[in-house]
Amino acid sequence: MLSQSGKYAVRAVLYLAVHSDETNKIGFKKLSEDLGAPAAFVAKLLQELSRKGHVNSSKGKNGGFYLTESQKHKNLLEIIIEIEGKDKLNNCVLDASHCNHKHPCALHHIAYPKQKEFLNGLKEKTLLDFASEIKKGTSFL
Amino acid sequence: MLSQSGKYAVRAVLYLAVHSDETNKIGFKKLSEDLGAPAAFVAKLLQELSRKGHVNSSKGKNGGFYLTESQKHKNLLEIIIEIEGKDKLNNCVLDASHCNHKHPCALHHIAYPKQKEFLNGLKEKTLLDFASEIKKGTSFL
DNA sequence: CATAAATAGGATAAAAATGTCCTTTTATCT
DNA sequence: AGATAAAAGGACATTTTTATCCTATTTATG
Repeated sequence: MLSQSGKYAVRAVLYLAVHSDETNKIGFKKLSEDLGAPAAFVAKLLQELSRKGHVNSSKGKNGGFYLTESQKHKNLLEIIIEIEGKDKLNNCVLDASHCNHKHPCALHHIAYPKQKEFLNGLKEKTLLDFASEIKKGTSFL
Repeated sequence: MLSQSGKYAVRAVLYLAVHSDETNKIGFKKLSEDLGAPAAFVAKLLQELSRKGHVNSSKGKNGGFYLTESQKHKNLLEIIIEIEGKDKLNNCVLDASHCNHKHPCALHHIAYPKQKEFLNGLKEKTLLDFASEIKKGTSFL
């Protein structure tokens, strides 16, 4: 479902949702170490998300990555789409040609609803929602 | 969710469930052409499934791949597991360490149930079930 | 202004997944 | 027995994904 990049990206962004704000910037080294993820690789992902406006960054001393309040109010799906690409996420499980509700592939009825529900779940919660669960300790990264 | 190999494997096996039996063997060339899949690559997958006993094959003139009745009564999940590996299928969406129901990753509650339901859907239907839908024309490959 | 600390970005490496080609083996048919 | 047609399998090629390294740029601070 999610590529390795997608997984790192989600965890990195949620990490920032939990630990960062305008006055608490976080370097990619600390972040990636805490996540147990390859630092340079995660740095690239954060750069990309920064270019696309999902994450903020500032260079120079005391710089780092962080999320603004408005960024924390976005949903996770947007970030995942940025990394994975919209197509790939909505694709037919079998890559059958022209698979859709009217012309369903053999697994469509089994797979598509679940896939959709998962994506909707990601769309319905903000980064803050996830962050507060993590802070409460009811889920983790 | 499924790798390209997994997708080809599912489609190939269902193709055999629809079109083959002990007296109607099918060559990998025809099969892969009908599916629009790379012939040599699909051949490898069929060989693997044949070694593992999910598919039958016979060499020599008039040989080919086919499913026995008992093979057609198995469920799709077994075949997918063979190709994808059990681990990968049950893995945490985020690859978070030790993610489970008691110690859930941030996406566990959103992702895991859907994932499980999908896999159960695959387990509950036999290849024959899928094949008959395809024959009826209510789904396709 | 110099220095240090941070991200940005380019180039490259390594690994994994996907795909192709060619030879060997096996079975069937004439 | 020989010809033919099929899968089996090994080797290799290509592409994509993942990962690392090095330099440039930016910024705060002493």
